Amino acid sequence: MTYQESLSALADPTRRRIFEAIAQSPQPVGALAKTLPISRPAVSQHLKVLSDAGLVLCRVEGTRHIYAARPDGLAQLRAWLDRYWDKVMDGFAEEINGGGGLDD
Amino acid sequence: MTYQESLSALADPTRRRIFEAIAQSPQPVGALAKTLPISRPAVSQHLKVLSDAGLVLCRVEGTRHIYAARPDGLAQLRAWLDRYWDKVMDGFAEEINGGGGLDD
DNA sequence: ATTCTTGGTAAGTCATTACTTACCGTAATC
DNA sequence: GATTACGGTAAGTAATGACTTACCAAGAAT
Repeated sequence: MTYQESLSALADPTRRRIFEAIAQSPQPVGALAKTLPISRPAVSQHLKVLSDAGLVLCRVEGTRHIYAARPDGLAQLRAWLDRYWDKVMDGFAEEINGGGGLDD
Repeated sequence: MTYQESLSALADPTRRRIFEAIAQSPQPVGALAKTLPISRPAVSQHLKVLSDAGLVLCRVEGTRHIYAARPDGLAQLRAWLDRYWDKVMDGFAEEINGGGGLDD
């Protein structure tokens, strides 16, 4: 549920594909696996990672586990990146107008 | 130089620390290593990853290699995340007002 | 010119991780 | 109730990656 989990979860290309796929339309695990070059258990494991990161949630319909993207998760990652951006730009600005100095 | 490289580069906590540090003020490799719990070669290797991702650049002053953050790199990552966000939200919106169905 | 500082690269190790197959439980179907 | 569809978990493997020490090249300093 932290931005770090979201970050490393989405760092994997396969997980990005999965997340994108279920973001476009929620799907059960098997259907998802058919569209991917990996086995169903592999998809299950990726979904667990995405779920632990809070990027995804699951509703159970009978034996079908239908996964859907959870916008909050992505929102948190965006929020982190924005704060990070600000911090970095602050440092960068300091560097430009005098670095350690502040004198001018 | 792609967003994927930036993403996986910043997925590593140590690399985030390094990036943040040199964003606050550009530093030579050795000075950077002193503030971190890892060896200087390890720092060098992290810097190479950050550099390949376009997040960092280096100016040479004698034997000193002074690394600085490159805002463009982060900007590209932010831009990607924003587009990604839009895409995901599109899918999410579709899902809400009818999804695959459209019937109701 | 030699010595010292600085930092990149090579090679090897250990942990992590992305995948596989095999297995098990549970809900639907006949 | 037996069978089939669905999916999570266990266990093992192969690749990746973060680190180490050892080494080498190049500029500074004495």
